[in-house]
Amino acid sequence: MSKPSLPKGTRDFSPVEMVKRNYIFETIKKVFRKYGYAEIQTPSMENLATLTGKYGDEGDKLIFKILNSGDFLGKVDEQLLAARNSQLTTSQVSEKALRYDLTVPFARYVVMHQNEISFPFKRFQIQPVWRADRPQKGRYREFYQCDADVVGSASLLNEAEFVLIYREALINLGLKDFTIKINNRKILSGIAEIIGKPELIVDMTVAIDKLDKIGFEGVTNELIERGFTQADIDQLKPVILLEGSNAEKLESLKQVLATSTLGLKGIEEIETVFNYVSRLTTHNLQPVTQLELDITLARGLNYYTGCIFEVKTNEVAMGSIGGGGRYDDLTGMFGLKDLTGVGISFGADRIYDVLEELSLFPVSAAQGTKVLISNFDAAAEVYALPILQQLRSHDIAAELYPAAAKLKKQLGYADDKKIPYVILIGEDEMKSGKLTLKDMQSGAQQQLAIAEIVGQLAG
RNA sequence: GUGGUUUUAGCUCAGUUGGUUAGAGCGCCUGAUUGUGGUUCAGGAGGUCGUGGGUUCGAGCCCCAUAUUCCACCCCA
Repeated sequence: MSKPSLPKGTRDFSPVEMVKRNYIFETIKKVFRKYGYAEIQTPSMENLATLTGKYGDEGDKLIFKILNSGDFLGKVDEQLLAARNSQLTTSQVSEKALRYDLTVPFARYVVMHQNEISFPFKRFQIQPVWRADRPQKGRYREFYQCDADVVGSASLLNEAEFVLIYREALINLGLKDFTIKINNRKILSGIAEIIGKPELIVDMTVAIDKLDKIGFEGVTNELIERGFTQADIDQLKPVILLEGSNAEKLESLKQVLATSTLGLKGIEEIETVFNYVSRLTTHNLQPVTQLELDITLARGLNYYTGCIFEVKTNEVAMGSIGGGGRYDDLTGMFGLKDLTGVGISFGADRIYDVLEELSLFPVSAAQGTKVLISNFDAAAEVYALPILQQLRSHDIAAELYPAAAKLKKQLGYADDKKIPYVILIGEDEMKSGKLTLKDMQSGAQQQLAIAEIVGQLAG
């Protein structure tokens, strides 16, 4: 028997880690619910056809496919097999796949349940997703997303509320310095339109998205590689290097995009979101200073059509810890037209890594066992059983050491599990009916009747 | 998909030009203490050196393959 191991990019979660992970999930869920979002879940696997074609060519490659059951090779066309073309053969040997994100399954859900849903439909979903990526810092092959989306409402109030949701959840998690970046796909389209290369919008956004990493010169090189001329770049330069406050950026953009109705529409949308946000925070002591218009923000997904979000922490070097945006026609791929939606996602695993690095997890809110009953011998064990049940009936987390072991060992067990109290039951205690309650932190011991112990521990 | 990197005790890691029986710290077990943990002291257990081949009289160390870790690119949470 060889040593067991785990597939690449996957992890076990220990009891200690689960407490921390649940803390993150609960904090985010609480905010989602507060803003009117209700939880749903979808299966881990979807039909392969539901997922393919939704994430671009790169994304499709990263989908984990599930092999068909039974004699899946026997049914494949001979010629196809002989051609050894994996891409063409895939659809013959695999018809299911693990979900790649939560948004596409959600779109599928909306289409399938359209008759029972009342719109606008606000849902949140916290489940793992899988990507056949190469793992690296902050990147796993199985990780959790925390998504909130609303479909059936074009109002930019939704976008504004997502800004508040991001802000509230991250502040509640203890993060101090983070940036919520916002951009609008229509502005990007407008820019591409102005320089007369609307068909190159994807190449343009991919290139300028890297400004942070490779600088203006690097972006220039990449733009040229992707088919832009020096004249195009001269036109793009003031846009890419846009600086100043959000209001100043918007003013400059209005001039650049003066002749693009699409671009102006994007600017107007951003302004509306900003207005909503400021009105929603009027009575808040702290204004939203973390919201920043970033024209270089592109995001890879093909389906975004309006506002785009991305959240980064400035306290730790880490990829984005959240992202999202508006998609005007996501459900169109499944046959339900003209249903607009907007959503955001928290990357729980990255947030975990960030909180860990910054030591921001609260010192365990004592969720474990509160009291351990020692076990000296068979007689003491029998004596302890009704006491154990009495403690539990008062909602006190209690356990009886399951074997008559040395007290040293039992106290060591309580110490390891950070159980704050131990009840000692021996001959003396059974005779007097007064049990010994030991406070593990101070070491102090008291002789108390069971009712007194319950009173003390329940408080 | 591309390039680099890691793997030796439960954990973190040493291990010289290829040479006898592969080490340390922490943890674990036992005892000092037959009913008192987190401190101390004494003793003990624990290894197919990631896996499979190869070179060699001899491999933890060299070569090949493969898995895995971490990192960068692509892309992305």
